[in-house]
Amino acid sequence: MATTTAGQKRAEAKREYDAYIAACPSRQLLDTVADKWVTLVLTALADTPLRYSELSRRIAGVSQKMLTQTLRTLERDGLVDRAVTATVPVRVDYTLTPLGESLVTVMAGVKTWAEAHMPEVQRARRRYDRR
Amino acid sequence: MATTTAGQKRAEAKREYDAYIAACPSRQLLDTVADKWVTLVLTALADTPLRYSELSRRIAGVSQKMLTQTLRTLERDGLVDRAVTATVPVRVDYTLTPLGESLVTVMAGVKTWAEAHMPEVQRARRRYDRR
DNA sequence: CGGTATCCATCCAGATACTG
DNA sequence: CAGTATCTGGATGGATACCG
Repeated sequence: MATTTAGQKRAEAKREYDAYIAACPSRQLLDTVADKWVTLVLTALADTPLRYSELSRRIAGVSQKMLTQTLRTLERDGLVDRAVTATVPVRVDYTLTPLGESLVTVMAGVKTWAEAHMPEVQRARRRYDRR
Repeated sequence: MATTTAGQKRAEAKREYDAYIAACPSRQLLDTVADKWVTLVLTALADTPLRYSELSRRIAGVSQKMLTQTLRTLERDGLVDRAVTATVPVRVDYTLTPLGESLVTVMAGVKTWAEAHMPEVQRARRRYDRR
């Protein structure tokens, strides 16, 4: 029988909406930016270009895997530039691209909002948890 | 023996940095906002207050679990107001708080950046993937 | 109507080991 | 120095069933 369960209907609607969501630019930006290591790497590079080892020291606590993965993503997205110097041992420098810099600028705006309003959010949380 | 492995050192550094990261307001904002359903619910409520059932229809594809979970989080963070009318059957209305509205405003700014620059990011991705 | 409660598959971050 | 390869446990989201 061609019975359609609620789950199937939702699953179908989900596919449609996932496509809609995936197409939303702000959603895509979130996917790239809303990551712990991404924000840290971007912030670290905001001041000055850094080598791989400098980044891993500056962002203490990051594993090689995560640092490399993050840098690859940022490079792929055109936010970070990767320059290899074929010395022995190898030297790799990471720089913010103009696009990357413009993103860091926007993130600063978000940070401003957060600094202004997060205390309020935290008060709301405490209030909610106390009830 | 008191040998300290690289993993242990990194784990320790991680704890310190996690605390640092957790204390960063913009990081905390990201934790609350960088969520698929959060953005959708906030956007849906930007225009007008909605009932639970209206939200679940408007954000097709969301499961009850995720919708409820998202709304609870938003309520806890003071971004959304939940009003129960004790009729039979029950009626629950969700409204953006002033704080929630100000967040939606900021998100609009991010959206603007995304709309302006995501095409560039996508070109960068295609370029990278083609190499 | 507006939820809980529960179970389950899946994805992903982190740890470890190895390499050009 | 700057990675790659591989494994695993814990969190996360979805499906389903039930409730005031």
